[in-house]
Amino acid sequence: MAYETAAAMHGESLRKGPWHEDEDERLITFVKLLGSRRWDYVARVSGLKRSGKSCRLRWLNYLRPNIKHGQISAEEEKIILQLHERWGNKWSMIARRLPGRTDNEIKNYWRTHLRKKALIQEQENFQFGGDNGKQLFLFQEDGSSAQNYNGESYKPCKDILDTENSCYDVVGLSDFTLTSSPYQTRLSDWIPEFPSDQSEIKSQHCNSSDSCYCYPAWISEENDLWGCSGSLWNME
DNA sequence: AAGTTAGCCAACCGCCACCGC
DNA sequence: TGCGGTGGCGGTTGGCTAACT
Repeated sequence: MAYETAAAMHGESLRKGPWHEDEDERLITFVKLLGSRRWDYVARVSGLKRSGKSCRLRWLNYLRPNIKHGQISAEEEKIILQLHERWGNKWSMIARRLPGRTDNEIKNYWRTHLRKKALIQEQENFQFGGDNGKQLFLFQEDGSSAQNYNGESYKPCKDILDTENSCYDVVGLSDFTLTSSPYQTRLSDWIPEFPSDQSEIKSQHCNSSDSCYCYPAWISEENDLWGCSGSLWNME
């Protein structure tokens, strides 16, 4: 295996299994020192008897700054369902849309919580011959043009998945902004510039087909917050 | 109280793509 | 152009714990 590092080459077997606190500390120290790119080098230099691959995984899934541990919020769940419906098991792509969440976490959450839900949803869609499930999760709260969802009035927003570069609000950015979730899913928790005040949000480009692109006041529509080129949530 | 089952999640494995030589 | 090294990704596993019988 290419990941056999210095430890293995010197006849020492690589450590596997759960990481100890001192290993974590050491890894953090060396990643700060050497960066989070050359994992094989980090593994070798740090003296950790771990593969570079293992170090990378531990860093990305647990030690990286701004990692969000704790329960997936309802808002996040909606996004996961919607994105999975479109992209399938592209966990890393989905994770890029969820600040602080890792692909591993989302994958695990999907398997344990959402797979059944998605199946049921799929069956319902099939049963009723509609594609309602697709839009259910992506509504922008708005007094006009009411559409019922869980007893509340919503106006449909443009599907985020029309393109990779679609408006960020269509995955429920307003939910992020206004949520009272205890799990820090508000964008304002992650982006200092992002207004926590609802009034800062403005909605633009509502067209005849009921599609709305929504922007906060502080960002121009040219700034593609949800765009895939580059990662907004790059924690490095 | 003890044994069994189910749920959850961290970590491993294998494959693939990319890059430099 | 081929090859080896490395990083990234998705699938899978194994251990821990809570719930249930």
